[in-house]
Amino acid sequence: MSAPAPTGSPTRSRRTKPDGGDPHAQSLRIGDVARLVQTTPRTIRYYEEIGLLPEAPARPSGRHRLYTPAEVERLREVMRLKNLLGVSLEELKTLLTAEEARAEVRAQLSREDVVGERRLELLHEALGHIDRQLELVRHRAAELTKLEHELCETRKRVRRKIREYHDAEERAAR
Amino acid sequence: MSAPAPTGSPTRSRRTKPDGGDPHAQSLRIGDVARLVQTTPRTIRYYEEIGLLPEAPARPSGRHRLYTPAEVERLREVMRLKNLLGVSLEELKTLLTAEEARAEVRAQLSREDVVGERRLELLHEALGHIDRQLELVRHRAAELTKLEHELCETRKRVRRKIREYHDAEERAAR
DNA sequence: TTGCTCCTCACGTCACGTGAGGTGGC
DNA sequence: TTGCTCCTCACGTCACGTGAGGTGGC
Repeated sequence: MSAPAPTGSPTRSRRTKPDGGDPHAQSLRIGDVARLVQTTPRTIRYYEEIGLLPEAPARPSGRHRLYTPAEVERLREVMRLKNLLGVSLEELKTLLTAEEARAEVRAQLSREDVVGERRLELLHEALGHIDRQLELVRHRAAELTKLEHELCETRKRVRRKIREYHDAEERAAR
Repeated sequence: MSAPAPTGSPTRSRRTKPDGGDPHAQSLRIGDVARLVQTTPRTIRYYEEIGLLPEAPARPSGRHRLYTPAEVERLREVMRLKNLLGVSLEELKTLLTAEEARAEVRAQLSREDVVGERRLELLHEALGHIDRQLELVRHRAAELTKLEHELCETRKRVRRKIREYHDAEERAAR
C-alpha cells in the first residue's frame, strides 16, 4: 500500500518552509497527490469536472490546483471505493453524498445542539446508509472468498499430481 | 445469484424437443444466454468481436448465434472474473489463454501419454499460473475484508449513540 | 401471417489516455 | 534563465449502450 514511488523525483512537497500562518501551508500539487493515491493528474481533474471532487474555490483559470492533506484523504477514499466496489462514478457520487450527509450529522451531533426526535432520526438514517454499504461489501467479499477457495482446491490437485510423479519416480529407481 | 429474470418472456429455451442426434440440440440463443449470465447480447457480441469468446465457426453473416451449455459456462466464468478482478478485457484475455493452456495440459495428462520431464514441466507451469491468480484474488479479498471491518466499527459507534440516547431518555423519565 | 428475437452497421457515452501548445513557480 | 510540472483544449480509446433498418425462425 505504501507506494514506493517507482520513478521520478523524490516527491518534493510544496511549501514545507515553517508554516507562517499561510492557509496553503502543506498543500500538495496535483502530480504529488496523484502519486500518493496511485492515479494520474488527468483522473483527478476529471473527477473534479464531473463533481466527484469539489472544485478549489475561486482558482483563477490557468493557476495550479493545490490540495490539503484532508483533500488527499478524501481522494484516497474515493479511489478505494471505486476499485473495491466496482460501481459507476455516478453511483459513487450518490454514495459519497450520503457519506457527507453522515459527516454533517456527526458534526451536528458532536455540537450536542441537536436533540430529541431529530437526533434519533439522523442516527437511524446513518445506520441505514452504513447497512446498505455493508451489504454491498459483504456480497463481493463472499464471492471473492469463494473464488479463492476454488483456486486453492485446484492448486491442491496440481500439487498432488506433482507428488504422485515424484513417488512414481522413486519407485522406478528401486 | 439465481437471476429472477425480472421482465420479459419466461426464457423459452430453443430446441428442447427430444434430441434426435442434432449437434445443435440444447443450444441457446444469445438473448437467453445474456439473461442466464446477467449481461446483454451486445456485450456477448463485443466479447466475440475482440476475441475474448471464440467465434462460432462458419456462421453465415446474418444468421443467429447459438451457444452450447459449455459455452454458456465459459461466458459465466468470464463475467465472474471480470467483475471480481476488475482487470481490463485485454488482461482478462491473456489470463484466460493461460487458463486454456492449463485445460489443454489436463487433457494431455489424463491421456497419460505425456511422461517424464515434460509432464513435470507442465504441472509446474500450471502451478505458477494458479499462484499468480491466487495472489490477485487474496489481495482484493484482504482489502475488501478491511473495508468491511471498518464499516462494522462505524456501525457499532452509531448503534452505541442510539443506545445512549435511549438511556438518557429513560433517566429523564424517572 | 403475426411477433418476437435476432442480425449488422454506426453513432453515442463513460472514464479516462494522450498529445499540442502555452504558462507558472521553485 | 533553465527545467520541471502545471494549465486548458481537444481528439483518441475502451467497453460497451442505443437506435436504425432489415432478416430469421417458431
